[in-house]
Amino acid sequence: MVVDEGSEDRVFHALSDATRRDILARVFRDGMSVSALARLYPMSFAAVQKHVAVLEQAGLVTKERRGREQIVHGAPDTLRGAIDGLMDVYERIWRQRAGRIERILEEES
Amino acid sequence: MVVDEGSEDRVFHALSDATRRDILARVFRDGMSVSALARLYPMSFAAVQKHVAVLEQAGLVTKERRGREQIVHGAPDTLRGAIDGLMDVYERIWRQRAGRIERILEEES
DNA sequence: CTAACGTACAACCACATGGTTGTAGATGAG
DNA sequence: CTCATCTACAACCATGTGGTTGTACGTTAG
Repeated sequence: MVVDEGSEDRVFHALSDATRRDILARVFRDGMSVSALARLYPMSFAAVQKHVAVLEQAGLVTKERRGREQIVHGAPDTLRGAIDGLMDVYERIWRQRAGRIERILEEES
Repeated sequence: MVVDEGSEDRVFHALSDATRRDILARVFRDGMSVSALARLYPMSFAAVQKHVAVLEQAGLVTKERRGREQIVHGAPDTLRGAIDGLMDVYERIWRQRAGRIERILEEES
C-alpha cells in the first residue's frame, strides 16, 4: 500500500460531513484558496480552516502556497482508494451469489 | 432520491470505523447473527451491537429475525449510493481537465 | 417448567468533534 | 514603511462517540 493503514478511518471520517464533501467537490473541480472557501459557508473562517485541515490530514486534498494564499486542490489517488475499498465490499455480495449459483448448477440430482 | 438527505453523513460516519467496515465486509459475503459477530472482536457484546445499530441507522445493513437470532445482511443499494457519490466527486477533476484541453484546442493563435 | 441464550437498552465515563473567539505571523498593495 | 489580507493556531464550550457494566425480556433447548 502507498498510504499507512488506519488512514481509511480518517478518510471516511473526513467524508462524513456535508460541508467537507462540498469543499471536496469544489476543489476537485478547481483549486480554491482557504479564504475563498470560507466565504461560501455560514461559519467562521477558523471553522472552514479546520475542515480543510481534516481533509488534508486524510490525504483528500493538498495545499499549494501561492503568494499569501493557500490554494486547496483535490487529491485523486486517495479518493480513488476509498472508492476501491468500497467496491471490494460491494462486490462480495455478487461473488457470493455467483458461488451459490455455481454450487446449484454443480448439483447432481 | 430514495433515501432522505443528510443520511450521507450517517453512511460515511458508519464507514469511518475499522470494526464497522469489517462487519460490513463479512455480512456482505454472508449474513451473520449479532452474537456471532460479537465473538469476532475484542470488545463487549453491547459494543458490537452498537456498531451494528450504527450500520443499520445508516441503511448499510438490514436485520432479519430468525428464531431468537437476528441475522445481519449487507444492503447493496446504500453502499452503491455512497460509491456513486464519491465517483461524482472523483470525475469532476477529469471533466475539468477535459474542459481545459478543449479550450486549448479551440485557441486560435 | 426452567435454564440458558440472543437481544435490547439505559446509565455512565473518557475523549474526540465542530463550532466559537482571540491572538499572532507572513505576505502583498499603496 | 504601513496597513489590510490570508493564514495558522490556541483556548474554550456543548455535544457526540466508542467503550464499559448492568438489567430486562423473548425464545429455544432439555
